[in-house]
Amino acid sequence: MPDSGSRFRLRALRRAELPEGTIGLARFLIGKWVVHDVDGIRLSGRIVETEAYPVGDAACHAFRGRTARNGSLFLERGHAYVYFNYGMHFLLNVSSESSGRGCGVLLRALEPRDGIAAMQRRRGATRVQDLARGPGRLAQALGVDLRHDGVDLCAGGALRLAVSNEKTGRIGRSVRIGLSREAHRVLRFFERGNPHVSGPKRLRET
DNA sequence: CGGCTGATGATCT
DNA sequence: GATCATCAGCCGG
Repeated sequence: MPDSGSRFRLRALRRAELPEGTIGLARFLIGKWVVHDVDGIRLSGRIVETEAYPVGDAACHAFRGRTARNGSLFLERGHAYVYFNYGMHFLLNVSSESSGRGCGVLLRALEPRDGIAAMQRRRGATRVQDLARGPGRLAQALGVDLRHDGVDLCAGGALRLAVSNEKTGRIGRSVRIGLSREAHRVLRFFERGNPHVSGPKRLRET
């Protein structure tokens, strides 16, 4: 498996390393990696933007209880919750608390690392800066879809979370993007100054 | 850069 | 029938 990211001493994240609260996990995941080995190619990137959807948040898909769609949010932290949004995009989340508590962290943007040419083929020729800038683009670049809903991201499978020895930049926070409910809550996290972060400029500075 | 619009389909009321 | 954790394209400043 190609592994240009190995120059950063990448290793898989264990579940025990993940903070147990949703908001803490959203912050923790900034600077960590998502890796997807698919069709003999490694696709990966550093997470540079997340949003927390904690228990009791009216914007969280699990707010009204468990349904066929949102079941993965109720898995122990570190599992993928993937859903289909606006009739055309898949969005990748990480379940964030103990089994039975429905909540998660949306992965909103990556700084692409391994498999950039392959990700560009999946997305259509796009500048690297826009390859995984936004949650729909992120899933498309990584080849993530409903087949990955419920996958354990800490189990060493093809799709997984990882950490490198790089330093993470200063972390900013803001309100979340694209919501009508609970729109005022400051639950979005991002690496400040990173050009791969999505959203309007005013939400990339604080 | 910011702002707007249409595309497109699952989910829930 | 309304809503929706989006995106690409287009327009104006």
